[in-house]
Amino acid sequence: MAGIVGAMRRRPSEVDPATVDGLLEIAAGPERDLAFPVHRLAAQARVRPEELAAAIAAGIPPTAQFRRVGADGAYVNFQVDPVELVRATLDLALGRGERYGHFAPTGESVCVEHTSANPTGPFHIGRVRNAIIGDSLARALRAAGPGVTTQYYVDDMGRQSAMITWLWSRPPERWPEPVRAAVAGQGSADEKPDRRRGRPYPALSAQLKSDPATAESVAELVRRIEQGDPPPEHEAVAREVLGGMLASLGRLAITFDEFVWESQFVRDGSVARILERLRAAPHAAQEENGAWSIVATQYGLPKESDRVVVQRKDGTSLYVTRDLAYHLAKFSRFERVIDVLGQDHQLHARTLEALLAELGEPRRPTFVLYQDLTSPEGGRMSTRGGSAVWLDDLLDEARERARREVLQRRDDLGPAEVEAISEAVATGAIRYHVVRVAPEKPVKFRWEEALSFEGRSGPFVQYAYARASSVLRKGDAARPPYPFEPALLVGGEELALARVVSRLPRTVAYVARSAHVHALAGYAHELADQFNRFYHAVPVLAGGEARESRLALVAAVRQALGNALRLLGIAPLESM
RNA sequence: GGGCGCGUAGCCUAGCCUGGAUAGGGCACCGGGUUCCUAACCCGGCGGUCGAGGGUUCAAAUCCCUCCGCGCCCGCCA
Repeated sequence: MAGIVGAMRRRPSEVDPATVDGLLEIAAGPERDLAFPVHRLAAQARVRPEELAAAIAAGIPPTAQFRRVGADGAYVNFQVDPVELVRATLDLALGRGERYGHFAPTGESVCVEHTSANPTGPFHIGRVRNAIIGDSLARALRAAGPGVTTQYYVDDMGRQSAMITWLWSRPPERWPEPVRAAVAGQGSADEKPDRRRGRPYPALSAQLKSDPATAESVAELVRRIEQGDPPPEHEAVAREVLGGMLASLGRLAITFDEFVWESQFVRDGSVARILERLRAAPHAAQEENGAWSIVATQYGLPKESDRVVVQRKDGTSLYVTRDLAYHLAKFSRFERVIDVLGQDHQLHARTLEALLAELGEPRRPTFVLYQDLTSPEGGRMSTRGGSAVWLDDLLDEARERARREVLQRRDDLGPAEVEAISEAVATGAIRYHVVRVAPEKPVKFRWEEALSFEGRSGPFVQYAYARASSVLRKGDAARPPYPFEPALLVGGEELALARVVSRLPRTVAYVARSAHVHALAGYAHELADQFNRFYHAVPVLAGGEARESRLALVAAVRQALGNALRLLGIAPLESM
């Protein structure tokens, strides 16, 4: 690369080297690895682009690294020596093994907050996008070098958590009749706690609209909780429900390093200290009734939202104030803070930024905003509207469909193997389906699409991995360190495959930089796709003198596929 | 009304940050492929005013402006 830039710099000597660097592009194509469009230089030099391209190409001799340098229309194309490309790629992929595509630790500390769903019932798929994007991003960041800590922010301060506590701090006989009726005869003794505890929640939510007495009772409980005097059931029930939700997420291989309870910032006095600082802040203003707010127009907030109330008239804190305390705590421990948020929190994110500025904190979180899943009819996936789909139910349905697929093509597996493969295929399909789309794109949830096992899907990638594994198993002499002769691997399908393998590190770096985790899903599909083409076109085990070298290529592909799948939180399968 | 996001074939989607060579994939549909390493696969075909209009540029899906459509948000809720 450096040699090329040097050569380009020498050619039209009056050209600014930075211009050359900026124009040189990585161009995928069978005959080119780097391309240089000469249009701009041609315009400056007032010559025809084709002539200039030919002149430049003629002036650059092939080197050891770049076998071919040629003019193609208005482009100068460079092709990396295929033998060198194959040698370097396989050396790296096989040598680094599970660390292929991973970078050395940078020492940077990053906090990724994601999911943070309120523990008021089972985890529903309206929130699953947050969890999958957040978990995949954390994995990619870790691979790129920073030290990553994932955090789940647990809301135990608001009305929603108070409602669950209200229900379970009294016997069901004392629930309003409609709430009791709504759950009567449902559930079983052995069901998950999130489902059991969460069942009356929608009914209570509806009841509060028409039942002032119950509403006041819940409001009273909210005040008790805010004053630091919650009933004993408060934390216990929240933990129970949260445990059930985490079990669901665990099926998707989603776990968290730390759980941060919102109430801790009230208890430890940090909210009080921050309120003190806010009241003394440059744009603080006290309302007539005693509440405090910050006038935040100069921070670019929409005019209607420029007065950010940070303290109620009764002196208590608000969600945004506690979140501010949380973020200041994060910044005291981590150099970078990333929040995965639904885009309905966009204004909240801007408000948080304004308050951080108001308190003189120079750093800002990086917000990864995603569009919430919508129901097929077009509305939001909501618990109350009855359009909610529990994550467990989605995963169970996916597993059943996967099981049918497995049984249809395999009769040599025991029940445990069928079960394991079905679960891995099901969760792989769901994770891939969610992560493959750019977060900002709106997505309608459709069962048939979410459960697809073909084409651009998780199982497609898993299948390619299983095939590669199978070939390696059958090439019984094949085992590390996989000796190979790169000159035997420069056929069209083989070279194309090596090229894709070589792109994994670049892709990981891009994902960590841009937070575009869907690029990793795209990469995994491309690699599986190219492997399938190779697989059909090129015999490996019957490869004659190329057999050992091809096995090495397959081993490198398997490594890259496996690493990419693990970064996506999808289980690589030796067999399926 | 204001703010943010999205708009690419019947459906879904990549590319947009950092403008360049015939806009990549997938589903569906049509036609092929299994005495051979797993057919959850492969090969071929069909299908595109990149929402509309204007601007910048040698060059626009990509940058700028206007408009249209869809979603979300605009609480002393979280």
